Amino acid sequence: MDIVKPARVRFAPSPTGHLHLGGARTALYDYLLAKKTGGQFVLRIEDTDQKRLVPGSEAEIMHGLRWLGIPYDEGPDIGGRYGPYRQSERRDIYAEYTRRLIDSGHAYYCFCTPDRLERVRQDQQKQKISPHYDGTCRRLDVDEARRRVINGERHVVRFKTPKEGTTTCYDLLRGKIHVENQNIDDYILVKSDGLPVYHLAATVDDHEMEITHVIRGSEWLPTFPLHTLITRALGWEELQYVHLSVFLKPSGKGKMSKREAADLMKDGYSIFIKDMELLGYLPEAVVNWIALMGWSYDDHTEFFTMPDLVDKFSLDRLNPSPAAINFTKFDYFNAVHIRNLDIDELARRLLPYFESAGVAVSFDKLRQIVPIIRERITTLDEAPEMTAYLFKDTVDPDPEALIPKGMTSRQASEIIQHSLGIFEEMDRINLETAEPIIRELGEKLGFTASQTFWVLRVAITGQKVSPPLFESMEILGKESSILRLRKALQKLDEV
RNA sequence: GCCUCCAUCGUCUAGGGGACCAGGACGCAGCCCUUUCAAGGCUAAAACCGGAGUUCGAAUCUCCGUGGAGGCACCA
Repeated sequence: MDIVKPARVRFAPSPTGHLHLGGARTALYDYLLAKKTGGQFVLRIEDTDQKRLVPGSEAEIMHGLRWLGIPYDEGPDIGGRYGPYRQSERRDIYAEYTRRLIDSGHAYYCFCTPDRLERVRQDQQKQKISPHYDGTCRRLDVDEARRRVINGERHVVRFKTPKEGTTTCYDLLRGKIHVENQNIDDYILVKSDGLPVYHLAATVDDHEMEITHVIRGSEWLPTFPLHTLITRALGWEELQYVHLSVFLKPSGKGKMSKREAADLMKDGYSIFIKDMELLGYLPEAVVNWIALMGWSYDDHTEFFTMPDLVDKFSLDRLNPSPAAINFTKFDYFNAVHIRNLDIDELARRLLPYFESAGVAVSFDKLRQIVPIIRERITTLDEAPEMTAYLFKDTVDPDPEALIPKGMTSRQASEIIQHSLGIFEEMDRINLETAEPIIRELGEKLGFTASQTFWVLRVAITGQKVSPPLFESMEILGKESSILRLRKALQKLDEV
């Protein structure tokens, strides 16, 4: 047994939109690593850009994580020893480290206006050189700069990136990443509103919160060297970093656009966690599915529950290449997890879907229904529609549909008539009591089982395709079943 | 344009020099089971991006090319 140190891992979303598949996967891996090692999973809200805040987003993220079964040990709403857990509430902390960076010559004040910066950028693009800060304020005298700041001049703080040499940082699944310092810009660390940007805030918080492992999206790879440089400038030990690859749209061609994400709903899919429940997906299935997009356990195990994942997860089985989202496989996992639920549990999960479909059903009746639909639904929301025939007073089959191919209405009537006679004599209709007798009846009348059951199925359910016949009759009860058969008989007479 | 990352069936992936005429899963096709539809079982088709090199031997290591992705904001 390896002795591993408990990991402190954080999920640090910005509350600027919906929690989506990519974020959920990151959070899942964070959580798994923390639980696997007996450490803590921390939720930190990165809300330093006040302009982009979306009301309700933070709550959605927290709710989404709980729905998925990824609870956090520390976070804005539950507190913890390392709070506050909202970056907007940590200004003083960043101010202190910004001061240190300036004092030690690792950062400088910059008074360039956004206007001028924009012109510089355009110029550089015209000259076909990569856009970067031209270094005007880098050369400013420190005391002079301080005076201007004290005088209230609008300013930002920039990192003073070394002009020469190479920075090497280490990613757990990609190994060493070398970047020449001349390619690292003098990034802005603190905006003119006094709030830090991600690079500073995240680096400071990860240290302050004693985070041990940073698992984040690969969009941070380009600025990874900067974070390393900041960490070193502050004299801190570097953490373990893992940059996960992005999710690509199903075609594999690029990230999903806002528009494409919205369009997915038409097909009953979504990349947003908030939609999953409505669409009939189980949190277990979401978790199982996203866990396997970028991570694997061995060459054959695919079904995982959360405890399985906690038990089996390890960073060294992560895959660095981008993964296309495969919703078909999602459906498969959902169906598998539905079948894995026991009857009571599935009935419980199904109840809200019947309610919102306007179908009044008792828990006990649902427990009766579950066995005949469990293998037949891929999403929970399919259940009310699939079983609608069980909740009507009568069904209204198309008379033509009652007659199997190659048979006459007279023959169909014959089947129903004789069956009626049998059912009327029975106390209880179910698979055991009715199936053998009806099968025998069909044979005696000279029909195949397929023909016999066809007629009865359409008469009872009103559909050519339905959940099992005799189980349906059992749920309907003798009276209702007989009623439906009589009605079918009438219909056949009218043909 | 510049920087970085990535590269095995359509998709998710196993593979970390010989165990690979490359394994699993989804999907697709066929068959079996079967009262319909599912579920289940079996079978099939389907991939190592290209080129050099290292090596007795490369899907696995190195380099180049190509392709794909991400980034180049007072956003995260």
